[in-house]
Amino acid sequence: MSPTPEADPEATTQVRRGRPRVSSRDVLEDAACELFIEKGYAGTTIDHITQRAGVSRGTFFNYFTAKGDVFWVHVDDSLAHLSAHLAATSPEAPVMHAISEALTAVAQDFGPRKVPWILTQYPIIGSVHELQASALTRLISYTEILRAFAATRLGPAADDLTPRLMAYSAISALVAAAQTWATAGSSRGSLVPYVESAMASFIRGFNGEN
Amino acid sequence: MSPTPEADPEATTQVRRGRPRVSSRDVLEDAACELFIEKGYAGTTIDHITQRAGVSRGTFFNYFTAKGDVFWVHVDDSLAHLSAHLAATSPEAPVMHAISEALTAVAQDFGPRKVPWILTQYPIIGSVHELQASALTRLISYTEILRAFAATRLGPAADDLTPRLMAYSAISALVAAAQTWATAGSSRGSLVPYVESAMASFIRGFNGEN
DNA sequence: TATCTTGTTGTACTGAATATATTTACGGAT
DNA sequence: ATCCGTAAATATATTCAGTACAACAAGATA
Repeated sequence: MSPTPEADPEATTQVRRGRPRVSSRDVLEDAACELFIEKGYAGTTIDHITQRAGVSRGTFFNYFTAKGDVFWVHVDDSLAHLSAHLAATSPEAPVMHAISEALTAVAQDFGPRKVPWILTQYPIIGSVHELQASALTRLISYTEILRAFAATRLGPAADDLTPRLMAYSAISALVAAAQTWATAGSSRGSLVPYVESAMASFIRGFNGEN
Repeated sequence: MSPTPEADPEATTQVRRGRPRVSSRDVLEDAACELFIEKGYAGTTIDHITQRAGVSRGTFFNYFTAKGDVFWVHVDDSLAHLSAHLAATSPEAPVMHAISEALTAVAQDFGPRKVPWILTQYPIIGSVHELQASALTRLISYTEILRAFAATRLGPAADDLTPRLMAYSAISALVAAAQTWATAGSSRGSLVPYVESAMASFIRGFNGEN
């Protein structure tokens, strides 16, 4: 599954017409992250980023739709895989197990070194307006995919609440796992066992004695 | 619980010094909601709101820290109750049951008529940047209260994941319930049974055959 | 060469949010 | 009545994210 040739507009080696790109998401991401470390997120303007990257301000918005998007490059990539994994699950498997497996598969993309920067800098999400917006965008994207999946699997007879509940809880588990994983420091391994653990205590329910 | 005299800086009848308020959150909220209906959220500027309310632009930011806050007045009020309800639960009750009861109690504040406007207009959250930010602010506030509660209840021996998981799942249930409730239209009664149902299928777990 | 396609640039603009100094309106004390 | 402290309201200026659009640059194609 690793080297799947994607429909990614950047990665394709198909014949490109028109003026060749002089920049890329990666270039801008690198420049931005450098500056975020140096001057903080709020202290870094888009002008700073594009100046460091050596392009004009407008170019930034050719690659990102908002300043906060820089943090979510890898997450957005993984999001593209989610639908594929869901579609690949066997139709007989219980919904939550299918979801759990798909999320686990997605978690494979994140190794011990490949921590989304945003998770290690998590506290700033709570204080910076634009980051909150960008974060919720991703939450909604993820949950909507899962909710639609659950809704179709459960069929039209199901109520409105259950698919929502399944989707939201699964994302809860994913986020909780990711945060715990990120704060684990250098001792963290893959994200996968964290997600598996979270999803398990979930499917099992909180009936326990805690 | 209805007419609890709060520590609300507006509702207090304690002797006020200095220039008396000429506006209020409610006045601005009303003006804003009128305009949102007339011209849509994005089509309404803060200048419009304050002009209709008959105050200056700066006054808006005396009552709200951001444009999107207008939608969350009641939600923020209810948030103040949450901590109180949590503290009032018996220390022997299982954590998730305590949380469930507290959230149910908070849900009492929302009758069939008192639907946060934001929920009936939900689709726009997904498309308007500032609203996403304001929404996640509330999510974080709620979850952080629950997480801290769960963490102290479970004691220092507990891991990092479990309190997060409990808090996030509970909020998942609350949000899923609130959305289903809001979309139920005129047939909706109180929010409470929705929350109870959601929290139940949660504590029970998703082990079922779905 | 002419044309089409696509990336990049420059310019102008809207509007949210911040900062700050100033003014207004009240209660309380002298 | 007059001053004083407090808090609300106002006026003004600035920063910066995000949008819109026209013009230009650089390649492929024919």
